Amino acid sequence: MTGSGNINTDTPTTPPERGQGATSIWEVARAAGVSHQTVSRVINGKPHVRPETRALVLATIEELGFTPNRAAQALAGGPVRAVTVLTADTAAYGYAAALRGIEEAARAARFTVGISVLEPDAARQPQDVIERLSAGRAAIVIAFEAAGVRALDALPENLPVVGVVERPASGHVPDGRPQVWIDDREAASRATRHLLGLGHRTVHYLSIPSSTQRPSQRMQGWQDALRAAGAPVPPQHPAGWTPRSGYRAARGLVADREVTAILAGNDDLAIGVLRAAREAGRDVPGDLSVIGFDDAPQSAYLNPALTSVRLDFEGLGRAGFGLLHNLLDPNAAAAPPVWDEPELILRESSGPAPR
Amino acid sequence: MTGSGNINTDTPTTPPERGQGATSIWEVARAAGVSHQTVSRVINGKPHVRPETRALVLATIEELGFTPNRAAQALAGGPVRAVTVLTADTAAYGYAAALRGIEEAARAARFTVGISVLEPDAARQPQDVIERLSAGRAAIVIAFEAAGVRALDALPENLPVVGVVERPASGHVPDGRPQVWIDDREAASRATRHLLGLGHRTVHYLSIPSSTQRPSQRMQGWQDALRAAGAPVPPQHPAGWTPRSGYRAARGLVADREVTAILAGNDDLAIGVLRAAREAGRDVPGDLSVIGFDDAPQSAYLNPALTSVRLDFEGLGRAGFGLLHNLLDPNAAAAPPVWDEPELILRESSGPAPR
DNA sequence: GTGAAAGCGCTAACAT
DNA sequence: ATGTTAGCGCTTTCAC
Repeated sequence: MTGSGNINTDTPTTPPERGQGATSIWEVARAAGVSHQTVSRVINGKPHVRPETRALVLATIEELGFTPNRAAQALAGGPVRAVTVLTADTAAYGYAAALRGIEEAARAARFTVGISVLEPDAARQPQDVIERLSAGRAAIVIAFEAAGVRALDALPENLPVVGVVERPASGHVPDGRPQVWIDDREAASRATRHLLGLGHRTVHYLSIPSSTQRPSQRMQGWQDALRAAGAPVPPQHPAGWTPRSGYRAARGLVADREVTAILAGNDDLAIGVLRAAREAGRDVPGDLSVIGFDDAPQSAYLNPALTSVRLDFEGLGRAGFGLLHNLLDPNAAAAPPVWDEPELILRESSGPAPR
Repeated sequence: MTGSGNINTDTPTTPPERGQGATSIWEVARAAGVSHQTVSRVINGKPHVRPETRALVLATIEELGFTPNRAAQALAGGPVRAVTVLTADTAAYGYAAALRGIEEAARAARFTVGISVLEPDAARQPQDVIERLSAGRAAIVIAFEAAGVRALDALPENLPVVGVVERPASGHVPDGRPQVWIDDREAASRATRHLLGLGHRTVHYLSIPSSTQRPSQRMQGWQDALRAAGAPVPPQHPAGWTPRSGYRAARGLVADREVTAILAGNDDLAIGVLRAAREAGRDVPGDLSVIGFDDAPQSAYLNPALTSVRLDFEGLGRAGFGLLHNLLDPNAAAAPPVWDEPELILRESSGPAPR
C-alpha cells in the first residue's frame, strides 16, 4: 500500500544555482569584445547590428553555452514569452487535447508554457488566479465547466487572456474577451438525426457537465434535432467526464428496452454506456445504438468500435494560443487560427433500430 | 476540413501590462506606512515582524490586490518556486498521470509548473534543454523513453533536476541524479505467473518502447517468470503506446491459435489486442487471456473488463516533485515520498487456458 | 552601428 | 523589529 525504496539520491547536492553561476550577457559581451547591449540586440534579433558583429556574438554565445535568463527578460519588460494554462482537468480527453494543442503552438513560437489546475472551489478572486500565473502573466483558460468560467471572470481585464470555452448560446456573446470554441451544436444535431434516420423513435442524452446553468449548446443541438423530427424529448441524464460516471448514469437507462439510442456527451461516458449495456444483456448495435463525442484514440478499437463525433480540440488549443500570441504581439502576423469542423465518424456502435 | 468563425475578439486590447500597471511592493509599503523590506518579509513569512505590523501589511496587500511578481522574485535570488516538467508525451497514460501527480504536489507547495514536450530529435545539447526551462530553472524529466533520457543527460550537473524513469537494471544505478521509478519487474513476473498458473503454456509479450537499448525491467520480469516456470520464452513484440499500435502488433499474434495468453505493455496496447482478438474470432478470456499495465480509468469498463497491473504513476509524480522540493529546500522537510506498489487487478480478460 | 545609463520588482545582506 | 543599500540579468531609452 505504500512506497518503496526506489529512490536514488546520490547527487553532490550543489546549492540551487545562485548568482555567479550562470553565464550572463556581460560575460558574453566581454568575451566577444562588445557591449552587453549589443549582445542583447543579437539575442532579440534586433536590427542595427553589423552581420560580422552578430556572427561573432552568436559564436561566443554558443561557445560559452549562454542561455538568456527568462526571469530577467520578463522583469526588464521584454516581450512576454510565457503563457499559463488554467484548467480544471487534465485527464478528460477534451482538456488534455486542448492542452496539447496549446503546448505545441507555444513551443513552436518559443513560448514557455505553465499549467495550473483549478480546484472547484478556488480561484474565485483575482489574486487567487493571478498567483498561479508564471512570469509572463498571460493566460489561456480552458473553461469547459464552471471552475474555468469563474477563473476567466476573476482575471483582471488588463491581462492578456483568452478563453477556450464551451460554445456559447447563439447571439449570447460572452464577456468581452477573446475566446475560441468548437461549434458542436450542429454536430450534436447531426448525430441525433443520424440515429433518428436509422429508425429510432427517439434518442437519449447523457450530458457532460456544463459551464453554465443554462443547457449547453451540445445538448441544445440534440433537442433541436428531436423537435424538428417531432420525436419525444426525454429528460437528459447528467453525468460527469469518466467511464465510471457514464456507467452509473446509463445503468438505469439501458434497463429500459424502450431506450434504443443513446448519445453520450463524450467517448469516456460512452465506454461506460457500452459496459452498462453489455451487463444488461443489450446488444450494441443490434439492440441499442451508442454514439459519443471526441473520437478519442481508443474509440476505434473498442468492442464494438464506437461511432463518435470527432472534435478537434488540439486544433482549438492551437487556435487559442494563436489568438493570445496576436494579442501580445499584433505584428507576429501568425497564420489565422483554424481548426477542423466536427465530423461524425460512423463505426460499429450505431445501427438500425431493433425490430 | 478547416476552421470556423467561432472566435470573439471584442477586447479593448490593452497593451500587455507594462511598468506602472501592476502594484508593487513599494506601493504596498507606502500605503501601509512601512518600508518595502517589511512587506517583503511579510510576503515570505519571515520572522522578526511584529504581529500587528504583519496584520497591517497583509490587510493592505489584500486591499490593493497586490500579487508578488514571480520574475522579480526569481531574479532577486528568492527561493525557487517553479519547476519545469520535460516529457516526450502527454497523451499516454503513464506520462499524463505522472504529470498530474507532479502538478498536484507542486500546486500544494505553491510552485509554478511549466511543461515542455520533447521532440524525438531535439534536446540533445544543454542549451536546447535549458532554453525550455522557465524562470526557476529546476526540472523534472519524465524519461520513460530515449528522448527523456537524452534530455536528462543533457541537463547540466549543477541544475536541480530529478528524473522520473523506467526501473533501471538491478545494481545498475543510473547516473548520479535523484530519480524515482516504479518497481514493475516483480509486477510483470506476477502477472506472468498468474497466467501460467491458469494453465497457459506460455505468455507472449507486447512491449512499449524502452528508454535504453537494453530490455526494460518490465520485460525482464516477464522473462524471469517464464524461465522460472520452464516455459518457452517467445520473442517479444515491440509496439508503441497507442491502441492502434497494439492492434497492429497483435494482429499476427492472435491469428496463431497456439497463442493463448498475451501480456501487453500498457492498457492502451491491450485495447488494441482485445480488438484484434475479436476480429480474429478469438474469445477473451475463453480462448485467449489478455493482461495490461496501468489500470487506466477505462480499463474496468471495457468489454471484457481488462485485467491489469495497477501502476501508481500519480504517486510517482508526487514523489518526484517531493524529491526536487527537498533538493531545493532541504529544510522543507516534506513528507517522505511514497507511492503504491504495483498491484494485479483481476478482471474478465484473463482466465484458464482453453481446452 | 554601438555604448552608457537607468530601472523593472524583488530579496539579501547590512545597518539601525 | 524595522529601514537602507546593493544588486539579480536583462531591456529600454538616450547618447555617441
